[in-house]
Amino acid sequence: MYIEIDFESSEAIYEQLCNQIILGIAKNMIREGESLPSVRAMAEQVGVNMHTVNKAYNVLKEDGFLSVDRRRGAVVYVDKEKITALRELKRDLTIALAKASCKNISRAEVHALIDEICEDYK
Amino acid sequence: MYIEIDFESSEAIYEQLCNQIILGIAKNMIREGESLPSVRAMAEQVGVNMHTVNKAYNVLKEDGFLSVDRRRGAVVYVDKEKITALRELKRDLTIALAKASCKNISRAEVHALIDEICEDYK
DNA sequence: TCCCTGTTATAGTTTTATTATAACAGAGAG
DNA sequence: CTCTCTGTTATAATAAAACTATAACAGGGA
Repeated sequence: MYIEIDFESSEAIYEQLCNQIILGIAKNMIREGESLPSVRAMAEQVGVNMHTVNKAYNVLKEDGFLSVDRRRGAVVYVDKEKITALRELKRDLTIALAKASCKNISRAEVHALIDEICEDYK
Repeated sequence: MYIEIDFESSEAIYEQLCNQIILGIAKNMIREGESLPSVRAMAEQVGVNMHTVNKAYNVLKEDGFLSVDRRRGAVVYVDKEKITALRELKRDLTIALAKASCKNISRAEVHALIDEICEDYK
C-alpha cells in the first residue's frame, strides 16, 4: 500500500489519505480483512503527524471502510450498506455532471469515461 | 435564481454558492449572457458578506463559468474548453466510483443514476 | 516486564473562511 | 458635473479547521 501525499495540494492531508486508501481497496491492492499500517507507522511512512493519520482512519471507520480495533489496528472491512452510499454517490455525481453538462460534455462521453475508470475496479 | 445556503453545512459558503450557480446554469434556470445579481445584492439576498460572494464569483470566473466585468457584473459565459473539464471530471469520478465500487454498487446502477441525473440538464 | 496497539488530552501553529470597514475607479443616468 | 451603481483592492479582526508536538493511559501479545 504505497501512499503518496502532495503537500502542495489544497486538499487536506487526511482527505488525501482517505481517498488513496479507498482507491487501494477498490483496486484490490488491499483486501478485505487485511490491516493497514499502525497510525504511527503510517505517519512515519508518509511523513506526517500521527494524529493526521488517526483522523483519516476514523473518517474511514465512520464511512464504513475500516474497522479499527486495538489489537489488529485498522482492518479493511467494508460495510456494504447501499442506501447511504447511493445517496452520497448521487450528491457527488449531481455537481460533477452539472459541470460536465455546462462544458458540453455529452452523456455518452460520461458513460464511456465511467466504463474506462471502472476497468481498474473489480 | 434562488439560492439557499446551509449555514450548518461543513461545506464552505463560497463553495455552496459556486455549486448552486453551476447547477442553475446546467438546469438552464439562468442562461448564457444573463447576469447574476451584483456581489452586494447577492450578499444581502443570501445573508452573507460581500467578499464571500466575490470569492465565489471569482472562482467561477477562474473555472470558466462566468465573465465578470465592471459594467454588467457577473455574466454567465461558459468557456467550453473540454480538455481541462474532462480531466477534472475524471478526477471527480475516479474517487466517487471507487467508493461506489467498494460498496458493491454495480456499473449498471451507476449508468442508470447518471441518466436519471442528466434528465434535469439539457 | 517490555513493546506494540489505539485512544485521549493539551497546547501551539498555520491556514482558510468569513466578516467588517473603507476607499478607489469606471460607467451610466439625471 | 453629480449621484449612484458596478467590480476591485486593502486592511484588519474573528472563527474555525488542519496540522503538529508531547505526553500519557489502557489493553493485548511475546
